[in-house]
Amino acid sequence: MSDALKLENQLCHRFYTVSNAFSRAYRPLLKSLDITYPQYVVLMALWEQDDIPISELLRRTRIDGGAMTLILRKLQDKGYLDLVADPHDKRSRRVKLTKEGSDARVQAETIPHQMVCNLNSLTADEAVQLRDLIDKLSDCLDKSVCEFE
Amino acid sequence: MSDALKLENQLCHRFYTVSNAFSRAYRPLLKSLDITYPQYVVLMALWEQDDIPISELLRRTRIDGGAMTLILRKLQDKGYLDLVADPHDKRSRRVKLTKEGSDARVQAETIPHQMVCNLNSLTADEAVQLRDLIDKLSDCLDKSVCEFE
DNA sequence: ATCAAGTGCTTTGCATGCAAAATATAGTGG
DNA sequence: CCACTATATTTTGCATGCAAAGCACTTGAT
Repeated sequence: MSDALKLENQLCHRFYTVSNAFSRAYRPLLKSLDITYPQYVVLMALWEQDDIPISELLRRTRIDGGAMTLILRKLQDKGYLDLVADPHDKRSRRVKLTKEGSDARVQAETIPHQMVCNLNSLTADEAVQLRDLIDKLSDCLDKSVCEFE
Repeated sequence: MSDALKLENQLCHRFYTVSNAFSRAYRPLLKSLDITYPQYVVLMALWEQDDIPISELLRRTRIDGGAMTLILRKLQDKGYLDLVADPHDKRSRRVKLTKEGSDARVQAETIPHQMVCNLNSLTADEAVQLRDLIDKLSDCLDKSVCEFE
């Protein structure tokens, strides 16, 4: 049979497994904030720039629109943000962090270090080996630990 | 604020967006087979090796166990496979492709070429640039086209 | 042979991801 | 000012992903 159809040769399956592994690995780190990974992504976007319309949040996070409605509702229920009407456009709503939402950033500052997988942690040499690291990531993430840095 | 919390610097967010983009990109390619990407992954695993226990399929595909139950039920309903009791272990069931399931492979052979993102298509030089390609992937997948090969 | 721990699989409850339809509001040309 | 189109967001229906609980069957130790 053609090798192209083998799972081992498919980049997409690597992304599938690694992405899921990341999500699982983040769970324990986010437990104290009581949020999921997509909710964490929303908060990170807001910590970079607050008081933006939902459309802007969608563009930057690449989260699904339908899912965003639910995610924002939950983050609002948890007290991390507020949704306020835009006076200039009644269709739109702006997303604003609450004090609790802003303060959560301090606690979140430790998360990237724990995950140790942000791009800055890669040297040029390591970037060269990223294809191999993707495979290694699959393993190290399963252990919630990431070897390379 | 710390750069570590910026979305742009997070490898995990890249995997999140690219993995989702892959899934969307596969949808039109899998439409004629009437299957989803995870269902396609199961079929690929079976085309490599047929007549295996569900546990083996879980190990190779890395699909969630709970989800696998539903996926196999749907693939069975579509006529692609059968689930047969293992005579040696009554807890276990073996997964067997039907003729229709085996024949579907012929049609599927064209899919990797259309996606053009399997690992064999990467030269050594391109592998060196994979980190950048991950970013490009995000774009090219949105267009259902992948530039590097 | 028997009880306890382990395995293989399914079920349950919750949180997205996705496409498509529905809503409400803006903007535009006439 | 009106019809038409575009935009912002929500809703709907379906398919996972995940953790944890539940079941049936096995295996290992006594």
